[in-house]
Amino acid sequence: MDRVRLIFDSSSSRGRHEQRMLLLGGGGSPVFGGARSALAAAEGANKRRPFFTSPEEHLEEEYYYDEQLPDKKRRLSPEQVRLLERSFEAENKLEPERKSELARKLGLQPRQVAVWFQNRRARWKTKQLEHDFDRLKSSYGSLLSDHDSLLKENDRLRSQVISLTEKLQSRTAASAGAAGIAGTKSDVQAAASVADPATLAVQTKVEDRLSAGSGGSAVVDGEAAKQLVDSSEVSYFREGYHCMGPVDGGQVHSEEDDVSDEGCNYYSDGIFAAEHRHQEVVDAQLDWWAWS
DNA sequence: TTGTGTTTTACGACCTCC
DNA sequence: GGAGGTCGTAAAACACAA
Repeated sequence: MDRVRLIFDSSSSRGRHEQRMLLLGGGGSPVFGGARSALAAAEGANKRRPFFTSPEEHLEEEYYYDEQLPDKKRRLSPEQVRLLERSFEAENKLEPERKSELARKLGLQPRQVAVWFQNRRARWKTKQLEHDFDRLKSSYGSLLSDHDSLLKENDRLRSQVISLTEKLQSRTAASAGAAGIAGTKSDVQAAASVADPATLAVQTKVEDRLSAGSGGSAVVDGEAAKQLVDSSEVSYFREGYHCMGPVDGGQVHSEEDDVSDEGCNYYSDGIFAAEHRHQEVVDAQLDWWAWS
């Protein structure tokens, strides 16, 4: 029997539709021939064997062609795959010369080499995507934990600011009381300005931290905030957070100053409520001084 | 042995480049 | 318009648990 085997040739780029069978000579050179023994080949279809063994191997297989099912796929031999992998590592695109050269070396159709490279590139891309996904996932994880610890630190500092501000207010009230009960609101504020320098230093520090990076100082109350949110397509207000201007010597600017959220400090619900209560106490106190 | 999930080979459709 | 690329998919080959 001739040392030939059945393969498919669809090597012409657009001629893939019109598959035609080739008879491949034992040495690997393609020889045109008829669709030889397709039926006979079908009889041996249950036996598993690699489609393209190495040229040396298929020289040894006398019975090979009678067993082939023409439309069966066959895996490439490990040696063929090894060479293809080496070639792919060197360059993952295939120029026509290299394709022909590889095909000749491996005893494959150029079309098979091209298909192998296409599939190999697809596998490489999938691996690359998995790799990128893993990297992004771990990077996201560490960013998230950084973000959480920053939020905690932020809350801690804000609590500290509130507590220090309250202390300052009580000292201010004590100083004003010593100055005389008939003082006015501006007297109280003046008294505050001559408060204990150490206290003022602390106050200045925390105010600096609070207002760092903020250009304006606006309080947006619940209704104003709602209007702002409603009037813009995209809300920049984070749910559960409130915009407050920086604490300004116990004073908080009114919403008329600036209705944009530029310069806002965002406070969580708890901090916002505490600060809001605190501001009410301060205002009531000042009113009491003014009217009494 | 068989059922099932994964990998590999191959192709068609479509796109881009020259 | 041809050549060669990607993408999605079919089907054979293969691995492996039950």
